[in-house]
Amino acid sequence: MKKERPQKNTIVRIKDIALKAEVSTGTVDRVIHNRGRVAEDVKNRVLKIIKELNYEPNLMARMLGSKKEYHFAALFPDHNYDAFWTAPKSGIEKAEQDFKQYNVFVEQYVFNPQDVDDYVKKATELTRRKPDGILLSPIYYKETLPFFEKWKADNIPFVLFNTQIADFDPLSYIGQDSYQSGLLAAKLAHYGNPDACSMLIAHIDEKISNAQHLVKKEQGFRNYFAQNNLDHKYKILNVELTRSSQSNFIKSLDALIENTFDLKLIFVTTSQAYDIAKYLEQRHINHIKLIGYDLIPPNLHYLNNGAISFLINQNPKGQGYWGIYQLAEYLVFKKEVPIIKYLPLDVVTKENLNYFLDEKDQLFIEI
Amino acid sequence: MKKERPQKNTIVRIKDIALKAEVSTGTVDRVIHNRGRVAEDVKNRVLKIIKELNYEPNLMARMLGSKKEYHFAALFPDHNYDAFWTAPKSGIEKAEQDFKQYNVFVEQYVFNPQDVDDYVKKATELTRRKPDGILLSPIYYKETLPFFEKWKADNIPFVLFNTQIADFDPLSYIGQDSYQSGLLAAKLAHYGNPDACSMLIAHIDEKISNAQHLVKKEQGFRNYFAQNNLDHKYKILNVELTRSSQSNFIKSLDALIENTFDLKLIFVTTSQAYDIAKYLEQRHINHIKLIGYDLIPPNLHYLNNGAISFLINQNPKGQGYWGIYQLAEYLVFKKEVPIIKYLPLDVVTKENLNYFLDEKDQLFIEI
DNA sequence: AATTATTGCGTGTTCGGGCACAAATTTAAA
DNA sequence: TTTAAATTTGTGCCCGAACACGCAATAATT
Repeated sequence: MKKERPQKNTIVRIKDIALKAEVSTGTVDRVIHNRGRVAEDVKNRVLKIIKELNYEPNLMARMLGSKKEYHFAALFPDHNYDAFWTAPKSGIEKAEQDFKQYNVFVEQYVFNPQDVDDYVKKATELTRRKPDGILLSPIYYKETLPFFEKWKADNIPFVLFNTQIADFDPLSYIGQDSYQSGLLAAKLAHYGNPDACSMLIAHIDEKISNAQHLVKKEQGFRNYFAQNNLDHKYKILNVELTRSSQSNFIKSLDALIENTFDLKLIFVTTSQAYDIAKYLEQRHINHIKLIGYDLIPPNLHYLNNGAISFLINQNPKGQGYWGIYQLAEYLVFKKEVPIIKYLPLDVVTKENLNYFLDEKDQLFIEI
Repeated sequence: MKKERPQKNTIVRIKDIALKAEVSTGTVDRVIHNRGRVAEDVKNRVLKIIKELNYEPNLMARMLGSKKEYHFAALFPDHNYDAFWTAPKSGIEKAEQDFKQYNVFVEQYVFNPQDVDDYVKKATELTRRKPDGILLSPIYYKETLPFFEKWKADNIPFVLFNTQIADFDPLSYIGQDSYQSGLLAAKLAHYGNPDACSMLIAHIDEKISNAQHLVKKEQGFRNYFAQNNLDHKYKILNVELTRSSQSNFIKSLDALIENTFDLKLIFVTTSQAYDIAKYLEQRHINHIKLIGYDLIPPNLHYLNNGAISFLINQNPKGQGYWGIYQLAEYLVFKKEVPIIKYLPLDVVTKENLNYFLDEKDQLFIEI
C-alpha cells in the first residue's frame, strides 16, 4: 500500500500534477512532451495546473532515465595554421567535459583557414551528420549563407563566435567587440603618449577575409581621438602589410618609419604584433610602443621582453566554452539564451599575464 | 529474469564493479562510503577494481534519491558600510542559485566592518549553527584564530576570500594578489609617465586593519621600479591619509602637493580613489593621474570623467561565486579543490568598463 | 550448549521522469 | 448489433546510487 503525500513540501512533481488533475502521470507526461494524443480538455486542464503549481522538471531525474544524447558540431580553424585557435578549441573541450554528464558530445570540424574549399568541405560534412546544434566561426561570409539556410530549414540551432554574420538569426553570437577594442587600444595609446606624435594602425594580412573586424578596430581607434578632440594633436596613419614576402614587409616598414615624423606607437589589429616587434628589435628601435591582440606564444615573448606594451584579449577560451554552453542551455536545459554575448576586453601586460594564461585550466565564464 | 550486460559501453556503474568483484552492490556502496563493515580483503579487491575501471559516480543518480541538504555560511562585511561588498554578495547569491538544484543553501552573516565586536558576534552565531562549510573574509586577524581552531576541530571546511590568513590551512583561498596588483599599477603608472617625475602611493584608511594588503601593494609598486632600474628616475613617496576629518584630509593633500616636485601620479591602494579625484577636481588640478582599485559607483564616476585613469579590479563577484563553488565542489561533488585561486587582475578603463559591470548578471568564473 | 553480539554481505525500496506497453474508451465500419 | 480500428488513458519498469533492513556466519558470553 502506498501513501501519497499530495504535496511534498514545496517541490512539485509530475505525480502532484496528475493527482490534482485527476489523471495519470502518463497523461501529464504526454502533455508536457507534446507526445501522444490527449483529449483537448484534459490537456488544457493539465496545462493550467502545471502553470498554477509552477512545475519545474527535476533535471537529475530527467537525465537519469533518459539515454538521450546530444551531438554538437564545432566548426573552426585548425590551430596548426593559426595558434589563436588553440584557446577556443580548449574551451570547447572543457565545455564538453563539463556537460559530459548530460550526454553532450562535441564533434570538432577544423579547417585550413586559408582554404575556402576546405571550409566548405568541412561544413558540408558537418551538415550531413545532422548534429543537434552547431557552433561555428564563420570566417567566410558568402560561403556560409547557404548552410545557414539549410540549418534553419532543418531547425538546427547554431551559435556564432569570433566572427559575426548578421541575418539568419543565430541562436546566439559570442564574441569580440572589435569597435570597442579599438577604442580601448586608443585609450592605452593616448595614455602612454601624452604629447603630440604620430601613430600607426597596422593591419597585417593573414589572407583571411575577416576585413570587417579590422575595419571596426580601426574605426574605434580613430574615433577615440576624434571624440576626445585630439585628432589635430595626433596623426593617425594606417597601413596594410602582408608577410607573404619577407623583404617587402621589411621594406614597407623601413619606408614608413623613414617617412613618418615622430612615430611613437603602432597598433596592430591582427595577432601579428610579434612581426613588428621582431622588426623593431632587428632595427634596434625602442622608442616605438606596440599594442596588439591575442596571447599567442610569439606575442607573449615580446610582451615579456617589453617590446609589446599591451595585448588585448577577449577570452578566446571562454568563447569556445560559451558557445557550447549556450547550445547546452538551449537544447539540454530548454532555457532561453542571450542573443549576443560579448566577453570582457582584457588588457594584458607582462604584470598580469599569468592570470590569463591557460595554466592547467584557467577559464572565465560569464553566467 | 534480468539480464545484466556487464559493461554498458564506457560508463561504469556500481553494478559493474560489484559484478567484477563478485560481491553485491551494497558491499561496493559500503566501500565507497566507508560505511558499515566490509572484510579487509574484499574491501581492497573492490577498491582496486574501482580504480581499474575508473569509476565515477553518476551525480544525477546520487543527488536524486538523497535528500541531503548542504548548508553553507558566508561571513563578510555589510555592503551598506562599504559598497565593495555588493559584488561578492551577489556572486554568493548567484552561486547559491546555481547549486540550488543540489540542495545547497547559503546563509549570509554580514557584519559592520568597523566593529570588531559585531564581527565576533556574527562569527559566533555562525559557528553555533554548525554549517557544513564556511566562506569568509577574515578581515580581523587575531579575532579569527579561535574560530579557525574551532572549525578545524569540528571538521568544518572553510574558504577564505579577499583577505588571506596563513596557518590553519583553509580548504581554499580565493583572492586578491596584492603584490602583483602593485606591480601592475606601477607598470601602468610608468607607461603613462615616460619621463622622470614623482609618484605618490596613498593609503586611505577605512579603519579596517587590512594593512597587510596595503603593504603588499606598496611593495609591488616600488619593486616594479626597482626591478626595472628606474628608482633613480622616479621618486616614489607614500602617505597614509585618513578621512575622519575632512579638513585634515584636504590640508594633508595640499601640503603634499605643495612640497612634492613634479608630482604626476597618485596610486591609491584602497578603494577610495574617488576621494582624491574629488579633491583634485575641487583644486582644478588635472595634470595628476590617478590609479585606484575597485569598481564602486563613486570611482566609476571619476573613471568616466577621466579623473581616474585606471581601476584595478579583481573580480569581486567572482570571488564570492568561487568561494561557494569551491565548497560545493568539495562537499557535494567530493572533488579536490585548489588550495589557492587567484582571480585575474583586470585593468579597467572607461573604454572597457561595460564588460566588467554587473549588467543583469555578468560574472566571470574560472573553472 | 544455548544465547547474544558482532561482523560481513545481499536485497529491496526510494528518488522523479521517460517511455513502452497494456487497458479502457470512443468512433467507425460491416 | 457486432466487430474492428482509432483514440485516449493508465500501469509499470528503468535509469544509478543511497540507504535501511535483515539474514547468515562467526565470535563472544553466560
